[in-house]
Amino acid sequence: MGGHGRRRGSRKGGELRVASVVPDLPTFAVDEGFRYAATEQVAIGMVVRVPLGRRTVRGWVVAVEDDDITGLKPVGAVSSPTPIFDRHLLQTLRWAASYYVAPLAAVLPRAGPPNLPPSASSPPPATNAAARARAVYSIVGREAPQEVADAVSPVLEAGNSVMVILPTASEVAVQADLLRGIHGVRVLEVPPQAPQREVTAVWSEMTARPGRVVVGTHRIAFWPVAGLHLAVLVEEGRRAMKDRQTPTVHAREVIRRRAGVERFSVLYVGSVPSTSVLALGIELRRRSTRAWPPVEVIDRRADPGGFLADRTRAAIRGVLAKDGRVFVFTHRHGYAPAYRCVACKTLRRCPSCGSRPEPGETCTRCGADLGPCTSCGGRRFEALGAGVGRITEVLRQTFGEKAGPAGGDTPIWVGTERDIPRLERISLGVVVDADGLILGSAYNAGEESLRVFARLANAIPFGHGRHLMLQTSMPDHPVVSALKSGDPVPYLEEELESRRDLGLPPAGEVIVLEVSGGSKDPRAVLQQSIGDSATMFGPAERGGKLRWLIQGRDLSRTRQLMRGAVGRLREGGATVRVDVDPLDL
DNA sequence: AGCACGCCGACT
DNA sequence: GTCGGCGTGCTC
Repeated sequence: MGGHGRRRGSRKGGELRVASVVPDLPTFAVDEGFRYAATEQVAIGMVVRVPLGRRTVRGWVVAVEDDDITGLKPVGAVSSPTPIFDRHLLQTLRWAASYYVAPLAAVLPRAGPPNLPPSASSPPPATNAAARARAVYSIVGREAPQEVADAVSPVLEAGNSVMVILPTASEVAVQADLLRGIHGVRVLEVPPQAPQREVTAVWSEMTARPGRVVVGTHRIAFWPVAGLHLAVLVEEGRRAMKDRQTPTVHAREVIRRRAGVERFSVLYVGSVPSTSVLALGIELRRRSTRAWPPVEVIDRRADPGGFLADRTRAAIRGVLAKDGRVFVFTHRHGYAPAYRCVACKTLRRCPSCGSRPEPGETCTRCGADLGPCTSCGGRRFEALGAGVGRITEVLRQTFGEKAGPAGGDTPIWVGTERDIPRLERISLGVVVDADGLILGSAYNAGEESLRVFARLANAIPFGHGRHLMLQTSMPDHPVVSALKSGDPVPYLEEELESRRDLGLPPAGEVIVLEVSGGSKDPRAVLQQSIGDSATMFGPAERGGKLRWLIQGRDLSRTRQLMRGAVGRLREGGATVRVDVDPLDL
């Protein structure tokens, strides 16, 4: 707070104060806020009730100034005298609304707790300017929680605060436990599944006093923190760092913006930085020569037939003989998602947009006809990889009842990415079909697969011959080479270069727009408003939804135009999802 | 989101 | 003639 509220002219008893209030309505039409006559106690960031039409709605105070109140209705009750944002944080909130093509009213409440904040017992905090605002990425493996703890301590000792954001609830719990062992009650944990009143209590404690470390998931990215000097993001490249519903806010981008405005430092921690981090030129710091334990590559070309190579089978037997546990990783439940030409073994791709299609004859991304194999003209395709069910079945042919789902009593666990956090006391990891993940349909499949395999390698204890075996038909693929070397950076730099050539994120911008229902024809509305401000692919139809892909070097003008189009479609009763910087296409 | 306004078909 | 369907647009 502070700094604003210069007085203009005379005032008597605060009657000349005008508050700009954004009503809690899901529409772009009120983004500018409405002006109301206010009393002296009304300040920026407060939650108030304001008359609107013939009812009263919740609203957020975005500005207060001394001005003529003639013709203005008065602000009603103050619902929360504790402000949930100051003008610095509001700057980031406004940026998010415009960047993610969302009404401001959809973004503002993210600064606050789930319930109304209780009245502050102490004065609202100022966001202190840090001495130096720096950004560093520390490439680490299993020692990430300790790396975070090492960075937190000096900031707390200086009486300032830290915000730590991790991808999932279980990682939040582990990190919070470690920090509590060192700093006790100064650690404020925000378990995402906690009751609203508990989360609200943490929020107000954190805003009231500096010298704390708040640990939570991306939902805390907009929270105001008293005396914030450092934000730590663990595994910023993971999907969980981004909201899936509109507005599809990414924690990394919010923290980056806030760091610039509020002047605090950012520490990124993880084993595989995103290409976005590389594109931003953030300083990379290595803690050791490898970011994950050694990976053994099994060349499937030399050993055809079946799901498991002889060497893999023998390694599993060896572990079972010593009463160890094996984790067999496969990339999807259910059906194999990738197809290749039976004749020439080329992966099937959409001839129009290059996406790897799902079963069917039309592309789910752009709607084009898939047609025959682009390389040899073949018309028959076979499934690549296999799901958990299929792999378990095959393993049982060799190992009988020893194979079962991850987390069960069997010595062989079969599972997917979602089982990685639960891996304990595993002696050997096996990736059945690395190619299915590496050659995924998304433009960033290679980067994503490297991240998953690195996480998997880090989840298996290191030493005593225990390791990860990775089966592939592409032992020279850059992702596989990176896995062997233990260093993700050369591959990521190469990947960033090719994204630049193709105009794909993070070098170019992509927005996905999904529309279902409504009385207006979305094709016409979009064509008319967005027109040729960007390249549009689509619509692809899927499950009654129309889906467009909007691509360009700079979509800032398109974003502006989209607000109108999205507003009009929603007025017509349509459900519209806007995904800015989608993580999977 | 409400709520009014306005333009059409149906009804005491 | 008036009631009410919902498509359209505004709310300081």
